[in-house]
Amino acid sequence: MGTNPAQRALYQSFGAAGYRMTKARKKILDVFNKSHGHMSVDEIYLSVRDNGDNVGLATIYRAVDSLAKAGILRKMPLAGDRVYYEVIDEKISGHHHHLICRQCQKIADYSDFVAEEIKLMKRLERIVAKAHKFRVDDHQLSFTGLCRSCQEKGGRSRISQ
Amino acid sequence: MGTNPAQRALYQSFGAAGYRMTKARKKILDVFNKSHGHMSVDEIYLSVRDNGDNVGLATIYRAVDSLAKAGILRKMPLAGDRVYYEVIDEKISGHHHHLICRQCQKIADYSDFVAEEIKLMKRLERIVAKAHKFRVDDHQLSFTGLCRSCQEKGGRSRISQ
DNA sequence: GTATCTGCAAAGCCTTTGCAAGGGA
DNA sequence: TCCCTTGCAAAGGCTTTGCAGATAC
Repeated sequence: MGTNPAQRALYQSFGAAGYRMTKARKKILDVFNKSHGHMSVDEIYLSVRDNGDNVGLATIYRAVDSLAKAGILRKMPLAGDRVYYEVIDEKISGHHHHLICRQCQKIADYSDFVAEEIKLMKRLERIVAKAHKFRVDDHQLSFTGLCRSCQEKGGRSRISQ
Repeated sequence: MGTNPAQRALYQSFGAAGYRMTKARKKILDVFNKSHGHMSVDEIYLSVRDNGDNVGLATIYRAVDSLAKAGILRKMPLAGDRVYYEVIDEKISGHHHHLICRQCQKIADYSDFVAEEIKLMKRLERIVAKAHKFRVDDHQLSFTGLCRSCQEKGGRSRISQ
């Protein structure tokens, strides 16, 4: 488990921000690299344990906070009922999208029409910025509905939930 | 404080869903009608108290849940660090948009380019539905950044937070 | 009249904090 | 070495639950 150049660069920039790349933080990043994208604190905790490592829950909370402040992770505000974190990917930074199933609460990422979305979002951002004098950094877009598997199980209407 | 026809229709549909339109629930809706749109449970609680009424906090939690299940309120995801609720307005249903300031955490609603957004969103929805077999009910879009007043106070970069 | 709803208080969870020991740079 | 970070446990804060009395329909 050596460090590759990309990791080393990451660690360095983290250090430059005044943080230390500790064992616990590396383990958290490992878990993200193997994951599907977004994870709750709890999921991170369990996943680290599954890898045979012992990291306190409080440490996870503090670590994701530091990683987020350093621009490595991003806190996804309230996708569903919990806080999730995800790695900020330079290539698609600012363009994260989720499909949230209202039945099973699962969150799927998608990225297959990023280019088109970017174009549309940029347009909306410009309008918003101008109309409201709001300096836009980022946007969050999510679609809620029924995932494939819940549709097959027979999805109910929204009202009767 | 009589009931107008629109309210009566609302109460009736609520009743049809198996719920009772109680004093507490009416008070909550009153508070929403006087508000700017989105409110946290806590804000609702304080606002009801300010009106001179006493409604327990637990009741508010249960009531907003019922109102949401009945399709009158909606739980806003993607809204900073708390849960907010807002009235589902038929006229702009499915098209709610917020500007969230990362400095002061204030949330502003906007609705001045709804038409354009709807068009773009419909397009994305169709693509998502097809590509992922996900049945889209709704979408949430929010922009994060710096509001006008925080920009004037001198906004900091995202990283140093 | 009856099933639903309310208020209060207790219980449950998730998250943060304090502190002494450990460990990056 | 210095001071940032960790683990544990305790504290904090928000949300849910249990229950007896109240109340929509």
